[in-house]
This record gives sequence, structure tokens and C-alpha cells, in this order.
Amino acid sequence: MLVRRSLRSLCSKANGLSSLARQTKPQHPADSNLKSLCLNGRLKEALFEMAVLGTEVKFSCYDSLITECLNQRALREGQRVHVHMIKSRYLPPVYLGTRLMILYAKCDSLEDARNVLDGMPERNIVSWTAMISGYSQRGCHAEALELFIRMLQTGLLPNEFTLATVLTSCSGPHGFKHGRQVHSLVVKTNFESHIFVGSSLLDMYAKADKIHEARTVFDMLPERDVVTCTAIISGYAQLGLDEEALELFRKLYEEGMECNYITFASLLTALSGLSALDYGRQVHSLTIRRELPFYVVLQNSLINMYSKCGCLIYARRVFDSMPERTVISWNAMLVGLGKHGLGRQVLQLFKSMREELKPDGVTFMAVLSGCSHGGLVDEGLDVFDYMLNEQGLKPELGHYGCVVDLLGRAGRIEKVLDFIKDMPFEPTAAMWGSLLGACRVHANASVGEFVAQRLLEIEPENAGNYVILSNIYAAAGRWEDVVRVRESMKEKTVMKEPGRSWLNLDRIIHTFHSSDRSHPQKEAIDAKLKELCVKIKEAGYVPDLSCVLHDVDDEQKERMLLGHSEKLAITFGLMGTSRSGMIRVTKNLRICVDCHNFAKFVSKVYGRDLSLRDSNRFHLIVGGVCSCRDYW
DNA sequence: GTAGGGTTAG
Repeated sequence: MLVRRSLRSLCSKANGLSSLARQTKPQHPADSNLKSLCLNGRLKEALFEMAVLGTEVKFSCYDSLITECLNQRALREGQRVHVHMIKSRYLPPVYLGTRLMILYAKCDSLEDARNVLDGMPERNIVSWTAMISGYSQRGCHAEALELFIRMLQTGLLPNEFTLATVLTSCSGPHGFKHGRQVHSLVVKTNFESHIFVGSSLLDMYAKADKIHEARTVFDMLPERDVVTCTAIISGYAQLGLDEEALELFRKLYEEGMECNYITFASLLTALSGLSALDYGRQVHSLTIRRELPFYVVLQNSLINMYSKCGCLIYARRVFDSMPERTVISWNAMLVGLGKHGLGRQVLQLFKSMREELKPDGVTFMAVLSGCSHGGLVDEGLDVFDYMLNEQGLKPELGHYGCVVDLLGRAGRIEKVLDFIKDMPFEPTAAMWGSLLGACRVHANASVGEFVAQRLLEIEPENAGNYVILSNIYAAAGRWEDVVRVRESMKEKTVMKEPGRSWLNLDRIIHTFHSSDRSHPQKEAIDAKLKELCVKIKEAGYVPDLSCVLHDVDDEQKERMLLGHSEKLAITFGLMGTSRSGMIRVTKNLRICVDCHNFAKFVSKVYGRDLSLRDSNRFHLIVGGVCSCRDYW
């Protein structure tokens, strides 16, 4: 190795000397030597040649130099070329100026790139587009848009490159109003059917939560490729429209769409949402069969899919097998452990992580919420202090929310109030909601009343808040207040998202809504539910009527409770799975107290393990005991 | 010479 290196350096020295010699021979112009050095990647020597040539350097030499700098992403060398141009009073033509600018942009020197652009006496569409692209690829969307507008003001019309680029800076609700204007420009310039512009356009709509518009653009495109298809599938998945994403994927796959690792990563996001383990495993084996190279993004998606489907072991297996991990890989694994209530394992993994790379804000969210779900209060507070004091990462709203949850869970109600008072943020509805839940569990009616009032000021439309407050009053025997709260609830609340539970059996997703009568096996499910109700009541189950939002008599309340979607799904799972298998049910909202209790009795009486995933965490119920320790 | 889709948290 050493020998080879010294040989190489000898050769290059010899070459340098020969080029000096060649300078004296006018029939072998030095610039051809400079160009061949560039072609061979020997940038340093080429720069030496450039210095020797002085003001003799011509366009084609500068072009070669910049090309090689671009190849090597060599910022310093590029700067030397730039300085040389200035000193030689060489005014680069548009083409060369643009490429110099691109070099700066690709090397993350946006300011230098912008200076080049501003200093150019003449610019064409490529110059503008390249600079806009530099901004948008580095997330400087405001700058990208501002430059785009300035370009339009000069009277220049965008081409398909400009449009595809600028649309990526219009994502999110903030950029949407610009995105819409760009769309009309797309129509005006007749690029509506262009595949790149179309993909950007549909992605812009999807990211602004306008999935119907995105779908319209997709359906109108005369041709599609892997990017277009992935963009629309991922659009559905990112909005939580998982069934739609899966359905569209299946349709396009049957039609012969091309897939790559990004398509699979996006599809896995949808499958995670659906807890569709069978499909997820199918995608996993498909990626293995296709011998897709190692892609961190895909592996990250697999970790997420397996842990959201309740298969932590598989998630961990993927994580452990990765030759290279990003902060997202670690975060995905930490979130998985945390949602399963495995606080100790979260802390252990967090420790290993810090030995390898720097955690980010999401890491701390995962660790704090992992401590919260795992009941590790003091450890969680230590993590928050660590974040405050040692990481140079400022805790954000979500981190403060985790601490509120952490303290509330431990019953340190007064401490939560102090914590909220000292926060650099206004408390959110989620924080008050979390504290209200804590007041109910720890039977603190006085603070509960105060908290509920704050909450109802911010969120008067959320029926759940009234219910918890009335529960607190009921527990304290304040019946008049119970009536008063129920009355005001009727006036102000709006329908919340309806509860929905589902389970996957034989690659079919069986979905249940509250009081669902639509399932083909509804009679059998009703009969089974009645039967198991008798059995678990004998074992001590008492329906918790306080979970019913409506003001009806007790008999009707019990009927309503029995109609909760998770009870239907659990019953169906009991009928449809083999005796040894775990019953896995997913719910879109948080599981209610009564259903949680119901599930525990079912697990005890029928000797079955249940894994319930709600919007917050997993409840692993074995032998009548839940991993959440009855606090969630 | 300039262009589109992606994984974690809430």
C-alpha cells in the first residue's frame, strides 16, 4: 500500500515536471495537459497548472476544472478556480458562471452560490433553476420561492425543471397557497402532463392534505413511473389513509408498476398503520427475494412495521442486522420499545446509542415517553435534565408534554402544576388532558376541577373532557355538578372521530365500528359476546358505566358499552384464532377503561394473551394483567 | 448545466 502510494506521488511529481517542460514548447499547449489532469481526477496538479498559466487560462480549461471540482464536490479547489478567474479579470459566460454557482450550491455554500448568481451580468433559465434547486434541496423554501418570484419578475418563463423544483418548496400547509399559484403557471406553460412536474404537483397537494387534488393530478397524467406511483401511495400513507394506500398499491402492482426501495418503505408505513403483519412480512420477503441492496430507509421502515405490528423481536432482529444505522433507525427502535412499556430497555438502548451518535429531538421524545409508559418517573426526569443541561438541544413543547405525563402518572399533581407554571410555553390541551387523566386516577377532585376548566376553555368541543370532569365530580359525590357538566356538554360538543378497531386474520382486515352490525358474521359474534359476558361477570367483571358519554338509563349504558368496537374485535379474535395464538387488536383511539377491564377478564377466563394497540401504546395482557399497569 | 417520490416523534 505504502509502496503504491509513494509510486503514485513519484509519478505525479514527474508529471508536474514534464508539464513545466512542455510549457516551453508552443506546439504542446499547456492547457491540454491541464485538461487531461482534470480528466484523470488529479485536481491539485491541474490547479498548479492553472496558476502557472496565469491569465492564459481559457474557457475550456475553466470548464474542465469546474467539471472535476463538481465530480469531487471539491469546494476549496472550486474557490481557487473562482479566485483565479477574478484575479485574471476573466468574465465567465453564462454557462460557466452557472456551473460555478452549481458547484457552490452542491457543496452547501449557498451564500457563495447566491453571490455568483447576483454577480452574473446575464442569467438564463438554467442559472435561476439551479439556484432555486440549491435552496429547496437544503430546505430553504422561503428563499427558493422568493428567488422564483424574482425570476418571474424579470419576464422569464419557467421550464419543466424550474416547475418541478419550485413545487418541492411549496409543501406543507404554509406553502400551499404558492403551490396553487404554481399549478396555474404549470397549466399556462403547458407542462401539466409532464411526468416530473406532475409528480411534484401531486406530492405538493398530498403534503397539503389535499389528497383528492393529488389523486386527480395522478389520474390525469398520461404516463406514470415509479416515482409518480410512489408519490401517490406515500401521500395516502402519510395522511394515515392506510387502507387507500394499500388498495392503490395492489391495483398498480397488478397493473405492473415498477417498485423500488422507496415504494416499499412507503407501503410499509401504510402496513404499520394497519397492523398488517402478514402483508408486512410479505413485503419484507419480497425485498429479500429481489436482493435489493442495503437501504437504511427501508430497514427503518421494517423496524417500524414490525414494532407497530407488535413483533418487537423481528424489529430488533432487523435493527441488529443493520451494518449502518441512522438516528432514525435508533429512534424507530426506541419508540417500539417504549410503546410496549419496556422502559428499562429504552434506557439501555439510549445509552448504547449515545456511544455511537448524537440523539435528536425525536430521540428524546421517544425516551421520555418510553419512561412514561414504563413507569420510570425519576429516570425520565433525569433524561429531561440531561437534555436541558448537557445536550445543547432545547426541549420543545412535546418534551414538556412528556414530563407532564410522567409526573401526573406518579401522582405528583402539585409538582405538575409548578412545572406547567415555569414552562416557557403556554400549556396545550394535550397537557391539561394528560393532567386531568392523572387527577382522575389519583382522585384529586380540586385540581381536576381547575384543570378541566382550563381544558374546556381551549377545547370546548371535546366531549371526552366533560366526561372525565363529570367522573371526577361523581367520585366526589357532587351530583349537582355532574348534571351541570353533562348539560353543558350537550350544548357545546361536536362528534369526535368515531371509534374503530380491527384485526388481521388470514390477510383480511376485519374492521369494527361501535355497535357495528355490518360484519357478515354479526350473529355469531353477538352470541359469542353474550356468552363471554356471562362468563367474565361470574369471574368478577362489572361494566364501568361511567365510560358512557350519553345520558341514558343503566341498562342502555351497558348495551352501549358492549357495542364498543374493541369488544367486538376481541370477541371476533377469540372466535377466529387458534387457541395458542395471541389475539391482536388495533384501535384508532385510546382504549376506554371498561374495554381495558373487559380485555383483562377475557385473558384471565379464557387463558388467552391479548395484544391491544391503541393510539397511544400497546397493552400486552397476559393472565389478566396488563403491561400498562392500568395507567395509559 | 437545472428536475419529481422516502424511514422515526407528536
